[in-house]
Amino acid sequence: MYITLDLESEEPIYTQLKHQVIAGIAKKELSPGEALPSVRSLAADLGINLHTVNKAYQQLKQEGFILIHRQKGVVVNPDGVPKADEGYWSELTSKISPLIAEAVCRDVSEEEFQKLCSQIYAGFQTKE
Amino acid sequence: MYITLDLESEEPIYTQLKHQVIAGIAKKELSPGEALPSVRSLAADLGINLHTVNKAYQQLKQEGFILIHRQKGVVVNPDGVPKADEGYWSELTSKISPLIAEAVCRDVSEEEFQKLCSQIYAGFQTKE
DNA sequence: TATCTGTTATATTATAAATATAACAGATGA
DNA sequence: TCATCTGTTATATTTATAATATAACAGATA
Repeated sequence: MYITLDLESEEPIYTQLKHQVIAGIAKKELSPGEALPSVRSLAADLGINLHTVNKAYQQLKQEGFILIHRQKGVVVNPDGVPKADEGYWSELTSKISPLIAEAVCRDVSEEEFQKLCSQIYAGFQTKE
Repeated sequence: MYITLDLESEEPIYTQLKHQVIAGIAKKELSPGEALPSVRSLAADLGINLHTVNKAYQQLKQEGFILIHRQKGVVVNPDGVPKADEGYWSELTSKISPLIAEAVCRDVSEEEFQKLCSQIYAGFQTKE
């Protein structure tokens, strides 16, 4: 599981970390039960602060992607990520709606939009 | 064009403003050439600061949604919003990818995802 | 000339992001 | 037993962004 950061990006570091772990799970590069680096070692590897990693891990835990055992360490949720519930759908709608509004303004057809989503979907479901 | 703000939201006020103007254009509630309230009057109406409105307007101008005439005021771009270009597609991909990654983790099928997008698309394209 | 535009400048407050140390408690292995 | 590894908590500081508060300027208009 390689993690790369863009320190110039406007996207906060802890958010980049979260997204890459989630992408890793989606791509099956990370399996249920698989261990993740400790907050200290990952922070050292990436050259960032322990608390930045901890913030990302805490949120991933809160959202059900990982489990944190106080003395054992961090593992990908062995039971798998919790299925989509009402709260999830609601949040997803809030996040996608502005993107679709802009797409409509720019004359992007529903077919073109879905084609892009389909390509991204394929990129995650393919092994590797 | 009614604008409502959620001051409790984590989404910055200027971002909420931007999204609502873009949604208004997508829904045809705002037509090309139509005037928008001045920075001062909109700020007063919403009970927020002039600069917060100005920040939203400046970014909307930068992205081609509106034009600002120094003494005339603010209008929806009379030539329509610029079509999707390479930069747009690139940014859209960056924004959607994390959402699709999480969807895959939560066992949301591509069909379910596209169904949601389709519903949101319909909400914008329908006259209302 | 008073009033309306957007614009610019400066300063301040509040919050979030990131870092810097330090310490604690439980588990593990030498 | 002891050093070492875990996550966790606490405190403080720095940096950046968001939002506000005034103030002033320049051009257009009625």
